[in-house]
Amino acid sequence: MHEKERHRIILSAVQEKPVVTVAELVDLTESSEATIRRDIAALHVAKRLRRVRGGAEALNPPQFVGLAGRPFSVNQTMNVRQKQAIAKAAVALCDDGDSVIINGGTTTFQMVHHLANRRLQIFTNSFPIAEHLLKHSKNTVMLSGGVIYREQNVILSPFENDVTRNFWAKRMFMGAKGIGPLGLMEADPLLIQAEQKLIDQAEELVVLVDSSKFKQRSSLILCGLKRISTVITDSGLQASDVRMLEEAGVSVIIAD
Amino acid sequence: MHEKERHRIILSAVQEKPVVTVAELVDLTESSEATIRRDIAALHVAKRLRRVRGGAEALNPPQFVGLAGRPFSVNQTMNVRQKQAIAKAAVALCDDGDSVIINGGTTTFQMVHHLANRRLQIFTNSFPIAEHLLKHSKNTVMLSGGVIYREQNVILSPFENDVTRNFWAKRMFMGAKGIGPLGLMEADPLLIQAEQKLIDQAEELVVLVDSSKFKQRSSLILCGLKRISTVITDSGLQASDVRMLEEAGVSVIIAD
DNA sequence: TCAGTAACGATCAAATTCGATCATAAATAT
DNA sequence: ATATTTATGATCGAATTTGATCGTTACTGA
Repeated sequence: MHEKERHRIILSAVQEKPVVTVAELVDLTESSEATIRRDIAALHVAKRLRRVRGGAEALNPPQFVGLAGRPFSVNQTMNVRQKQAIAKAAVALCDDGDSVIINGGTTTFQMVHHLANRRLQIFTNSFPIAEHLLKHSKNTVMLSGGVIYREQNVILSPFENDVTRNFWAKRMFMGAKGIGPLGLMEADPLLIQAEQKLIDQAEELVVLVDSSKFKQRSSLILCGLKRISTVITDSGLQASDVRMLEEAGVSVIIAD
Repeated sequence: MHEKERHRIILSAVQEKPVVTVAELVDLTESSEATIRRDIAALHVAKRLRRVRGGAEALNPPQFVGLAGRPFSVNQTMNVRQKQAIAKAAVALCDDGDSVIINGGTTTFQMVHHLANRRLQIFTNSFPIAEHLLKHSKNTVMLSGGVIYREQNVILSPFENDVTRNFWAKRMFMGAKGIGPLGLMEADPLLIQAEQKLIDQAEELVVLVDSSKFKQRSSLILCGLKRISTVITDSGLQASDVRMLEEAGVSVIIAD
């Protein structure tokens, strides 16, 4: 077996488990301990993994970051103030007893704080949102089923016939990567899938985008502007953007 | 067991209840008290947990009043040792890469600590189990969709055609309120519903019941003994109970 | 207050893992 | 074909980790 092959096997194995031992890698590659140690040392200086006594561990998650923790910390770097104002305006649209869909995302996550004292029927595909609402509110929480994708923080079923189709709501709230004349745009194909599953299950579609999103473009178009009922944004957007939205029949809410 | 693996198990266990004792961690990791103390000391200076006399506690105790708090912790005060041994034996049945179903329950919840270093495909209807596995393991986690019932800690869809039907596993693990000649028994109709949804989606049915469950009777019969492949229990059960199970073709595992 | 008990820390022997060295095998150059 | 470089495997002493023992310290309940 060649050096590169072993390295690929080692890097693959190290992703599978928190820690791989030298002995396991010896079995896997059918080479000697000495070789494995040399490989680990080489991959360590190449910063492809971390060398620990007894074996090696993956570089990226030395410790798992809590699921619900991430949306918060990410937001601290972005424009939190606008997002919170937008989220507040979004919750203000709801009355107790309403059925709503909240799509996963960093902006929509901000809604949970304002939902703490409300009693709604909330359907979401976001594990962190569900977790937070369960622990800190009395809302009825419904969750879509499927695989939990850690990176995107979203639950997605690969099947058409899931519980999503049986839920209907007055409003659906969602964020987006960008918004423009062509409609709503998203960067991650997985998120597109998740959003398209939900988008037809609500009467009104409410989009939460801070004004920076009007400059963003992305490769995947989720839906046209006509499908959107309301856009909630902040005061930083251009007059031309407002015109674009209103011409498409979208009502605009400025949250400050 | 490697140092990092122990650390993961310790950090996993410390999340579950206010304080884990050294003895519990010795059981969980199969290492000595000295090692556990050294580990706790190391994790303490690394600020991953707080060291207290007798064991360790989580750094952030305020989280516990949430979802998993009340119904779980009440049950968890009884027969912890047996439950942990049973859960350990259950996980020992699994190989990395297996697809398994874990039904919600206090005994099955104990499996999560032993799954911290594994890499399985896990389908569950329990929010706390999914949450814990997401935060403290690298397993692929799949969740059933539907309403989250806080008291029973279970996710249940009122519809027949949900994602559950599209998942199949080699084994399903579940607890029960009682077990007797008539089969498995449960007290809560909601739990019966949730369990019946899953029970046909696995080849083998593995039941985790400590020996006190053989004296329990309840009003709702979930399934007959014939459906059960394996029962994992502790040494406290009667010889007649073993006979009853084996006559029904159930293999019995005693965990101690 | 004073046993009695449980938890702790220090110490040491056993087991594991590591790193250096050298011999051998394979690849490449001459 | 031969020489030279490079990679691999084996060996062995050093370093680290682990588990057991035991004396000390901290809690608990009379």
